Amino acid sequence: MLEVFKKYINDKVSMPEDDLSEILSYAILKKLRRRQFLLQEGDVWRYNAFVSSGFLRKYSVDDKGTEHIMSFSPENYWTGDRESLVNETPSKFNIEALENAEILLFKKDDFDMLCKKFPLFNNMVNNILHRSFLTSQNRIHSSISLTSEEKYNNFVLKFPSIANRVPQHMIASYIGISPETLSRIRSQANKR
Amino acid sequence: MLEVFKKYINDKVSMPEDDLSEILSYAILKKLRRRQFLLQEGDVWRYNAFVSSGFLRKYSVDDKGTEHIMSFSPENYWTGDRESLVNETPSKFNIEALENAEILLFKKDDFDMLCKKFPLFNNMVNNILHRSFLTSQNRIHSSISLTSEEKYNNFVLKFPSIANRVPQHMIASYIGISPETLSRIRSQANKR
DNA sequence: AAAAACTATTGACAAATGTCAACGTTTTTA
DNA sequence: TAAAAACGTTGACATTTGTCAATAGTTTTT
Repeated sequence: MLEVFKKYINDKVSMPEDDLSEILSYAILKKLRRRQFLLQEGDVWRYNAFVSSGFLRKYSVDDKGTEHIMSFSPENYWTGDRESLVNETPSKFNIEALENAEILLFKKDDFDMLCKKFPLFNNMVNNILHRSFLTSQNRIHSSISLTSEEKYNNFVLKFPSIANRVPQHMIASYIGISPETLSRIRSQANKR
Repeated sequence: MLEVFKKYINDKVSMPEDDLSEILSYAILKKLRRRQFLLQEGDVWRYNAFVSSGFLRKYSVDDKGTEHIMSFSPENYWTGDRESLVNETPSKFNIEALENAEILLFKKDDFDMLCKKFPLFNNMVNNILHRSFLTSQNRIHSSISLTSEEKYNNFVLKFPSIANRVPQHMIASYIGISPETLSRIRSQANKR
């Protein structure tokens, strides 16, 4: 829904109503049902995508068929594959709805034009990117410095609402361990 | 040296000579000898730092005294701790010169002012940030989906000049494995 | 030139993690 | 509502990785 996006923007930056309306006029509404895909491996990603409701995940599948989850995207978050977007190369990732979702799509060219036309919007976008970068850095630091148990505890601590929303094996995939190992880590911790 | 920075900017964006000079006028030159620190854990990081010559690493030290390397920064790269910078919180990281280095420091407020005043400069900064984000995402994907051996091969493939410039145990630290394991991975691979 | 520090390797062993299979339960689908 | 799929757990076992210690070669410092 457009209202969700409107509220999202207004929370971040105070922008003239008309500008916001113009931005909204470029949004393409896409509805996804659970297990449908927003992006499939091999396709080129051409949008900026705002999740106005529902829940998505982005993941790759390796030679052995194992899935590796790069991100979860609940409502009020963005998703997509920026590498595919900027290089116009086939994506390594799948983006799939874990719950029925409503997405606002902005074509790359439209989005870039809007960023140029509305500096406030551009600033907001860059701020989001900046925060995403900080989040990435933290995830990297966890991955090279923490034990599996610490990675799990950290995840639950930082993303409690996501931890409650996805099956356990997806948390395992996100932090880079097998589902069995996570199960054992949890049962060990319970005994203490 | 200022010349290096000038060339760096001119390679990325065509900016009026005067603007560039003004930007340069805010640079603080800092020389570091091997093993000196640009930032020490616990201090708040207050700059944007451009490496005009030399070579730095950023790392944390855990409870057991093990170092975990977050990044390497050769000449023509930026370094610092953005999380500490934006939140004004004590840094978890140390930034240390691995080779004698010359750094250009821009105080946070100066740098932000320059970004506001010179849109081209601002764009350049945001582009760099964007690329850093893509790099981070790739590192995350490696860390959750590759074996240790693959992580090492990947590192050498992507950063050959860094791989040749640092001791092996630092590569191990960067990819999140012990130095002994890396040594064994390499000797195994040699047999094949 | 000698001493100290750093680096990479290797062995022995312990600990952590992955793999495969089986099972019962819960959730989803038809 | 019955069948199928998904989920989490557990056991047995193999594999990977970490830890500690010793060693030899190299580089740096004094």
